[in-house]
Amino acid sequence: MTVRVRFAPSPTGYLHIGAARSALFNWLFARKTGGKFLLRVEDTDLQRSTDESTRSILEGLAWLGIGDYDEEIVFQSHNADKHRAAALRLIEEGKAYRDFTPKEDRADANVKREIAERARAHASEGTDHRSNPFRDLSLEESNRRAEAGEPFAVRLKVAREGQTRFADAVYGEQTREHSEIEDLVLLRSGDLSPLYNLSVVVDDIEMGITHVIRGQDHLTNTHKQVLIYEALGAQIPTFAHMPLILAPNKAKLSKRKHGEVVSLTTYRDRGFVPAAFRNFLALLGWSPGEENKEIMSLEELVERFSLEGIHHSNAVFNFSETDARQWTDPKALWMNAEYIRTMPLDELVPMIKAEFESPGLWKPEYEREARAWFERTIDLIRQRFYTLKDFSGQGRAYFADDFEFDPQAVAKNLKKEPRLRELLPALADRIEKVEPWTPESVEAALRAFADESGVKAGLFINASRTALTGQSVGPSMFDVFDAIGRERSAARLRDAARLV
RNA sequence: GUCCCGUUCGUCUAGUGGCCUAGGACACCGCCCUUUCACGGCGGUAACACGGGUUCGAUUCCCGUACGGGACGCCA
Repeated sequence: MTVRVRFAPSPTGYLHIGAARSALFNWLFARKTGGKFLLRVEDTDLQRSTDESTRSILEGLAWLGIGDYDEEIVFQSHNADKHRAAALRLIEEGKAYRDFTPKEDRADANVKREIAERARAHASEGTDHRSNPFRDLSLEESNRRAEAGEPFAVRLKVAREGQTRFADAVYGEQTREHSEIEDLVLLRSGDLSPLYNLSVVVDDIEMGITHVIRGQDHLTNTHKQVLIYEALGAQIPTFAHMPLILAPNKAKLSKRKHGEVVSLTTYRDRGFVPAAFRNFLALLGWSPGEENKEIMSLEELVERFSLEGIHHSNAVFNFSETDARQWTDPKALWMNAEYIRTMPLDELVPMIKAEFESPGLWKPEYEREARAWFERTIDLIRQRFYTLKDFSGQGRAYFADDFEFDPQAVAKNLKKEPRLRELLPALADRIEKVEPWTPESVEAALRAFADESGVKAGLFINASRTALTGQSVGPSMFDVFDAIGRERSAARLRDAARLV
C-alpha cells in the first residue's frame, strides 16, 4: 500500500510555524516512503476562511520548498454534501441519531472556559455522556418528527460499554473509555452542515489517507474520529501525533498572544534563507538520533526522517519580546547565519537580488560585467551577517554612496584624533596612486604613510573603516579598500575629514 | 473537574540497564587568531523533577508524588 498523507490547514489567517512544521513532517514522510503528499484546505468555516489566507499558505509551503503537492488541492467546503450523506446514512443504520434538543448559541469569547466549567458541572452532578433523551428514540418516531419539520442535529451513537483504541506511531497504544466520550455532533441542527470531525474523517477516507501526521492537540480527539471510521466501516489510518511548539512561557504559541514570531511569512520578510528555517523547524520535536547532525539539506532530511524519531515532549521556541536582537529563537538566527556564510554563491545571489530590488540597490551589471566583483564582495561581507536584510542594511556602503554613519563609530574612529582632518585627505592622495590596486599594495602604502606621519597604522585602519563603510566593524580593511575601489575609497576618505 | 501526554544543561537535543566522572548544538564566559567585529580553534560554567521499588547495577524498567502541557464545542 502506498503512503498517502495530507496537510490540512484551515485558511483563517497566516501560516503558523507549527502548522508549517506539520506540513514539513508530512512532506518528509511522503518523500521518504515514496508516497503522495496531498493538500486539503479546511474551509468549512466560511465566515473566517479567506482566499488570501489560502494563497499565503500556498506561498509559505512553496517558500519552504515543499509546495509540490501531488494531486489537486481538495477544498473541504466542496464536499459538504458527501459529509452530510454519510451522517444521514448512519442514522438509517442506527449508528447515529437525531437530537431534537434546541440549539443553544454559545458566546464565542470564553468558550474554552465555559466548556471546562460545564464539564466540571456535569461531573459533579453525575451526568453521563449517554443521557441524551433522544438517543433511544425509535427510528420511526425520529423520521416522523423530522418530516414534520422539527429541526435536529445529528449525533454519533457511542456505545455505552467498552473503549476505543489505536496505536499511535509516536505515542504508542492509546485507549479511551467510551464513558469519556460524548455522543458527538456530526451535523448542525438547522442547515445540517457537517462538523469538523465528520468532515475530516470522510475526506480522509475519500482521499485514501494512510497516515495522519498532526499536532498532539488532536490526540484525545482521535478517539472520536476512530469511532466515526468504525461507524462508517472504513479502514482506520495510522495516526502519528507530534509534540507541540511552546512559547518561552510554556504556553501554546498563539497569534493573539505572541504576534508575528509565529507567522512563517515573518521569517521570509525578515531575511531568512528558506533552507535555514526549514532546517530549524525540522529539528523542533524531531531529531535524526545518534548521528546528532544538525545542518541538513532537504535531501538529508528526507534520508533521515522517520516517525520513530519524533519526540514525545513539547519544544520551547525561544524568543524575547523585549530584546530586538533576539526577536526569534537564537538558534534559528545562528542557523540562518550559518547558511548565509556557507551556501553556494549562485544560490545566495538571487536572494540578495530580491532583497536589493525594493530599496533600489540592485544594478543589472551585477549579473553581467560586475558579476565577479559582486560575488567577491558578497562573499567578503556575508561572513558576519545573520539575515538577508543585513546585506542592504549594514552592507549598504558597498553598493551605494548614501550610507549612514554610525555615530559611535565616528566618535571612536574619527573624532578622537584631530590630526585626521589633514591626514585623511593626504591618505586619500596616497591611496589613489597605489599601483597595482590590490589589498597588499594598499596596505603597504597605508603603513608607509602612517610611519611618515608618525601615527600608528591602526589609527588609519580604523578611521578608514568608518570613512568607507560608516561602521566600526567589518572585514579586513584592505579587502574593504579593494571592494570599494580606488576612486570611491579616495573620495570617502576626503569626505570623512568633515566628520573629524 | 475528568481524561490524555510529557519531565536530561537557560533553550534545542543524544542516550532504550553497565560504554555516563551524561555527549553535541545554540546562548553565555575565558584564551588564541585578529591594530575592528565576526568566522575559526581551544577551554569553561551548566542538566538526568522528587520519592519509592525491580536489579549485582538505574538517566534508561515499574509505581507514586510534584510540576508542565493538551483535550473535553451544534469551532477548526
